[in-house]
Amino acid sequence: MPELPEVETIARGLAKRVSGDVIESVWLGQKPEPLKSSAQEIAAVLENSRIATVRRMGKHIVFDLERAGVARALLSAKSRNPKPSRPGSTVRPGRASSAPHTETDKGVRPTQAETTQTTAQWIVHLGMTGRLQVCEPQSEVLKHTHAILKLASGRELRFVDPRRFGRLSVARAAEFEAGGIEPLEADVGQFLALFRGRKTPIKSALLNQKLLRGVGNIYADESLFRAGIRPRRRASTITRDQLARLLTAVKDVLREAIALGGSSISDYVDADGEEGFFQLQHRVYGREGEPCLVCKTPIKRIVIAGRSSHYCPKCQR
DNA sequence: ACTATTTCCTGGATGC
DNA sequence: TGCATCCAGGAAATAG
Repeated sequence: MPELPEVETIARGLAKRVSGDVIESVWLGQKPEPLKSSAQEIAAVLENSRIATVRRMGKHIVFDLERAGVARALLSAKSRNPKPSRPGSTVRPGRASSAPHTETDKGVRPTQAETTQTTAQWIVHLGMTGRLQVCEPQSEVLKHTHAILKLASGRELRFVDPRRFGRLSVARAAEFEAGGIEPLEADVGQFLALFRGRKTPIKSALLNQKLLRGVGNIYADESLFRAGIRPRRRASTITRDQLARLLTAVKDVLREAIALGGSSISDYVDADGEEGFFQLQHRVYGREGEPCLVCKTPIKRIVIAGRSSHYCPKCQR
């Protein structure tokens, strides 16, 4: 299940392989697709776009796109159809300050698009079982393939997701916002502020992407173990010192996991089809009943907000 | 403004 | 062997 380290690994692998390539055409599956934007919108944005960069934001993979040459089609289509930024898109409208400069739908940067290179973004969330594969056109189309992008290099970029928790969307310009703060970039002050006045269990707070983005179930449990904090502890009752330890633990765990290519649980593999190795470093996750590596006390498993949570009852308070 | 719970979805594991 | 049931998980939607 891809969390920050896995998504980072995948994004780096993709960046290596497809940066600079041009998307020539797009096929999207029928069905109730796992699309957050409409299929037409996605296809329109992707086709004839050049992939400038691939990077990670939280658990999202973001493809930064540039218009490749000709593409006037989209521009004219856009002005013909003044969409009020569809509610289904992942774009968050920032602060809704009704400031003096009230922008009407009409006339906002009208001619700029003619002269400037239009940029857009393709945002992929892998959910639990989503995968992006780069392959030759003749390689077998796996079951549950929901999108196929034909690249100018002759290869294909495919999105496969059996469980369909993954999501695809597009954003105009570079406006995608992933939610909370990046754990690896956070300082202690920002981190403390996240939990101030929150009565929710610290485990739930760590998983809340609007606060901290990228941490999922595995890394939340591992971080809490390293910091010696029980997952059920109310966030607001945890001391500054303990939270500072927690931030350090979160960063350590994520960095170590990235260095090992992520955790391969079930069928996770990176862009090269390689498994990660961080699962071998798990100290509590998936170790219910096994002895704590520090004190030998059996690891407990409880359910918090519907998520299984693993901890050592002696080492974590 | 928060917090807790339910829902989505399918493959793999388990149990009879 | 085959069938039913349960479980995993992130995040959006819903309910409190």
